[in-house]
Amino acid sequence: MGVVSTEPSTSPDPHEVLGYLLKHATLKLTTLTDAALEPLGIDSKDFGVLRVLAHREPASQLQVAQTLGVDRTTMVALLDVLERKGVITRRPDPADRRRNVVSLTDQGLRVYDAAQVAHRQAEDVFLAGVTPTATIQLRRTLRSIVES
Amino acid sequence: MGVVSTEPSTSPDPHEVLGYLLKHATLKLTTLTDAALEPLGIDSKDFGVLRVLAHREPASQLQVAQTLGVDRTTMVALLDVLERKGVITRRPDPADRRRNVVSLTDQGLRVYDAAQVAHRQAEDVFLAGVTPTATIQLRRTLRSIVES
DNA sequence: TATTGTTATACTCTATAACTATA
DNA sequence: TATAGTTATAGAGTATAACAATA
Repeated sequence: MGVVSTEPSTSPDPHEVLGYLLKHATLKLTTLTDAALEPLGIDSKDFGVLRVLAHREPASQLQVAQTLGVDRTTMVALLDVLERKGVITRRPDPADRRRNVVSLTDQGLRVYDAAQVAHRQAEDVFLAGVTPTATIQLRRTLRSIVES
Repeated sequence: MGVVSTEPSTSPDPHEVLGYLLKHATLKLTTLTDAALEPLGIDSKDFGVLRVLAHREPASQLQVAQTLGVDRTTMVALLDVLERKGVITRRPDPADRRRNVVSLTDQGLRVYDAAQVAHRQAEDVFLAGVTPTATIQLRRTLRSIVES
């Protein structure tokens, strides 16, 4: 069981591999976004919830969870925190009392507006070295990958 | 300088946000790659280690960890598994006996060659709906983001 | 004293299973 | 029976701190 002296005939630079690039790009954006949102008392995951609620009609917990691609049990703890902070409310759906209707409070809407600004700034920093054209292309490519 | 709108906010579709797209693209590629590598008895993280070892001269555990961006304590368990499987060896560096020199075995090189094929196929599936031009552009953009 | 590898530990994140209340 | 929310628990994954060997 000898040890080979490596002859990197066709080995790609580890930093060129898509998996590496995607992982570290995600990490970088999350770090930037969390830092930008921190003064508002929320993080990027909380912002995801707020975004869904601001974009949709008031939705059930399950609908929010499915939109974000997280488990419904994960959603519980996420909403617990946001409810305690006063940015969302939960009330039973009169039409189906098994469901909770989740809504933004007035304060939640203000937090969301401020968070949108902070988030956009974080994205701007993230994309500082990327041309507007390449940015549009990046979004388009990722969207076609995720949606396929 | 950002201005907070007091108007009803124009909320972007949650699925258009870069953070969402990057997270789910990463998840999709990892799932595809893990499935493709599974018959070889390794996963995408193991493949990352093999890739570093095949690309570089034999390296210390710390160097491998830093190249991959993981903690040195994480590297220990990763290498334990790969050593038990016979694809890498650890031996003390004669020049500095605090270090372990990590190398691919002959079997490890064969596993790596097969893994490269499997990995490329997984990437091909991942990029099935993306043109070659957009693929090159995607890599270029991500690289400039990660390296900045 | 500092560094490398190691171990033990804790902490985060998320998923699974079981429970409740409603349908 | 099935579904939405909840709770408890367990499993990855990773990071922090302390230790042994070596520099």
